[in-house]
Amino acid sequence: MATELNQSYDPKNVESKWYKAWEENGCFEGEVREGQEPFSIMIPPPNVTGMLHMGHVLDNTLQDIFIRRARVSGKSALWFPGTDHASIATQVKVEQALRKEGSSRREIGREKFLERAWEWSDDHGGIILNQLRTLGASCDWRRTTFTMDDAYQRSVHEAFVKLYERGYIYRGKRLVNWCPVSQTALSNEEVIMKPQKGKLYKMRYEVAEEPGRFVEISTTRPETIMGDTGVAIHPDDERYQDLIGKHCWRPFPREKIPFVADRAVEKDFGTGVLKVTPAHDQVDFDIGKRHGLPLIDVMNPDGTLNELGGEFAGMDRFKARKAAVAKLEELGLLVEAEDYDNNVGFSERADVPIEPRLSEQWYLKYPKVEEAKRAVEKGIIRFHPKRWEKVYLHWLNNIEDWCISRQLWWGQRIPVWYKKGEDRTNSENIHVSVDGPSDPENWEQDDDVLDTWASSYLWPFATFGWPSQDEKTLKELNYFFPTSVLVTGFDIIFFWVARMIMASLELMGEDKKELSDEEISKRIPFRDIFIHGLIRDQKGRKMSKSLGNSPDPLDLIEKFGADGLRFGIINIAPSGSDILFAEDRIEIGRNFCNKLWNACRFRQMNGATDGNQSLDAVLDRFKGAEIDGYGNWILHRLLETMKEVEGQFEKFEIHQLTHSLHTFFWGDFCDWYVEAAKAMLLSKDDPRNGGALAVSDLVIRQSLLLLHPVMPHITEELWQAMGFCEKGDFLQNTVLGSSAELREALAKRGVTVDSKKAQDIEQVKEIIAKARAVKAEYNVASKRDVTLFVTPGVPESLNVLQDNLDTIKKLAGAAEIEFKDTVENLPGSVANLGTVYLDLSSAVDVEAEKERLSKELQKLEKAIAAGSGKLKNEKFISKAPPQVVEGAKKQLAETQAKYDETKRLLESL
RNA sequence: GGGCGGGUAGCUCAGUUGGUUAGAGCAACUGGUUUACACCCAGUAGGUCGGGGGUUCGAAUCCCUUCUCGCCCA
Repeated sequence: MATELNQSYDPKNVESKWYKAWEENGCFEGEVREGQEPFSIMIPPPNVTGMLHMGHVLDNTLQDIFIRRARVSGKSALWFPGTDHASIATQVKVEQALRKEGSSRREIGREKFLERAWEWSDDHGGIILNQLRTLGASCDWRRTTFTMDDAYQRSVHEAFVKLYERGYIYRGKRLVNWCPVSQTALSNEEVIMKPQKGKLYKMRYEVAEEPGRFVEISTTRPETIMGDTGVAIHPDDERYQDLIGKHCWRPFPREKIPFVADRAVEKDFGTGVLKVTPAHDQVDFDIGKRHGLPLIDVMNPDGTLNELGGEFAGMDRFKARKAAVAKLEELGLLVEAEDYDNNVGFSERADVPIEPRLSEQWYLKYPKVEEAKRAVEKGIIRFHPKRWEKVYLHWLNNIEDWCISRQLWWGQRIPVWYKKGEDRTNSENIHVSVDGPSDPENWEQDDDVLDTWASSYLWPFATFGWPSQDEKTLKELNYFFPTSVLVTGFDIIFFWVARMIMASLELMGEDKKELSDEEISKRIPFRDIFIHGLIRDQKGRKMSKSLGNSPDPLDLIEKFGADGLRFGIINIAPSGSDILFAEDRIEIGRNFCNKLWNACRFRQMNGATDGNQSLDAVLDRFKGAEIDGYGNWILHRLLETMKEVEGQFEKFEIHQLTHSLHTFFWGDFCDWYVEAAKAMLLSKDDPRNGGALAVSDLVIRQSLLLLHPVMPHITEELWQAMGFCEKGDFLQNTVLGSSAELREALAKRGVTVDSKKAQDIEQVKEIIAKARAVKAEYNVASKRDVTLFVTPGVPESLNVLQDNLDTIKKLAGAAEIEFKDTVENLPGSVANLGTVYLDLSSAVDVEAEKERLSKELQKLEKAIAAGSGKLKNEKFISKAPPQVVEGAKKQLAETQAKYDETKRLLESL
């Protein structure tokens, strides 16, 4: 019989064909549709110049699953796409390009530099968005937003001005995390602590008041000696009590510096004496402040020593360290240098040790911290898995002000102007506004830009055009906001998630000091947060370009198809922990696509697929049709599976989704139902033929709807090929409906899905499996000419066996099945419905058979011991719920019967 | 140092409120091509659920303790 489908599935053309059709027909366009429930997701904007990696594949497949599931649930779905400008990362790349040309940003100036940055982002921007298209991401591309778009920048500036006016943003002079490579301040979150193998130097400083007496001081940073302005000891440290109030000689430049007593000193660390360099260390800074020690900054912004570094001026800080050690040695002041492991803060982007540096920066005192905690504590916002809320709350409980200014050019420039030539600390000389002062010639704008996260934290609402009051913005915010779910990795809970929540609570509504729970629930940016793990290689290492352990997703798509990759990656993604990636684990996705394809192909071979155009059309074919036991069973399994999937979406247990669908479609439908139905499908005259076709079509139809969110392309192709919709229509326009609704709809057509009868089929499956196993033991698999003998178990089992005789024959591979009262001297296997024997007139390997049965007997003995032990226990009988006791009794009886039968079998040999 | 999460078959992981003889995929092994699919089918083997203690009629599941690995924060 002719089919329209090829022998195996080839994703290439299918995927691009449907993606194009979807886009052209506006399938992804999210609109306000009155009467329809809204569903919205904001994409975590990838870096505009970034390339798709495995993390994106996971993150965006998940989002697409939620969005497409919403569509087949009849909701108005909007997936809002975009990119962020990745201030530091992009600027670093542009500067590299300039360096290659022998130029630099300082040389060409701000304006020219920004032109170059725009060129760069235009050239590279959008690559990743096109890659997302290849993956099948159904974003509303019309709405693509870039954080550097004029409108978005305006939103960022508005937010800055509002927060400034409300007193949350201020300028402060303190030690910041300075990146000498990017030459900018960083927030605490951008500093990564790394264990480093270094040296702890022990050196001697002479006590000024007592020439010839030395104290030993431990330090890891001798290159900052020139910035020492004191030496600290713990006030309770008995060893050094007499030194308090005295001085010692700093070796170079030689100068007297005081001993101070401070509780910040760790007595047990090193010698218990700490050199204090207030301009280059946070702890020292605090000590210096408490004791009025002067600040001596010995470094340049690029990490070289400045003129205060004396003879080390111009040297890089690490060279200077070596030089300082050499100098100490020369002076005879170095006692020893021991190996030492310590934690050093590294710049997240440039991957060099950060330098604590005194500078003046803009800070944000986070707004609505209490409300942000309450939102999660009270379940107004829910983390999935729930445990991530602890991480979130812990961070909020230890929150510190956020340094939001960056000494970069690529980004939103801080909307602050200073009166030329005037004192900047005087607030009268500062102007903060979106549009700038009316007499710009008298002012100069702040040079710095904002941290990228200080713009992307407005993403959930700035994308809609906030704070614009135009009708479209208001209408859409009213409909789609708060968004439904945020999908992201746990690594940016601090960077992004928490900050978005606080920004939304502060800005999505009028200025208010405190918010009620009800107000919180209206202002939150999203209701659910779905946290997934990071993708690692098989050894558990992070994927990175330098390690070369990160496959290109586009290669994988080439190999397995986008649908295959999607299914595969979801299938191996556990709930919120890391994912060890290996390419062969993706194969399951490709294989499953092929299975799906062939099941449909097989269905086409069995007859025309007209009569499939709607659910009603398919269901109407059930009226008066004969549905056999297997039909009832697979419908039961379909309803169960639909229910499982409903629960998985409700509870965000997406890691179980592919498993449920795979088990049902492959393990139940293809392996059992289709095989059993082959006999009914073979003959048009079989009275069960129409019923079997109807069951097949219904199962395939619902499966495609269930699978569509995970594998959109192949399901669309098959949906059309199987005639489940009119030409020109799309799968996503069909509402899947619930398990309960389908049960109801079937009942209306006279088909009552009976779970008791489905149990009979489970028993039939068991005896078939036993028969197959016995055959396999005797290497006679798949030959259909064997004869099986069956001694039925309980009387009623004969009915079940007889009702399913031809499927048992077919699936067990038997030409003949004879029912007998007793069978002697043949290999057999005990099932609940009866004992099945293989008719082997000769060549029974008695010893092998005895061994196999003895093993089986041991298993059963164990089960009986457990079961009867339980039932003999008075307390179990009295305390366990009656249905559990009943179940145990029934179970024991069954096991006992199997045991007796197996024993008899063994003895008969 | 504080916090979080793992430790279940050779590997990667499920196991929902405690309740049948603890499951799946991959890998291994045996045997197969019958109306779809070798990206396939059938079967086999493999686990004292990290260790110890406790609660309970009953624990992979709850509690305590301990070992171990990973991550986050300081």
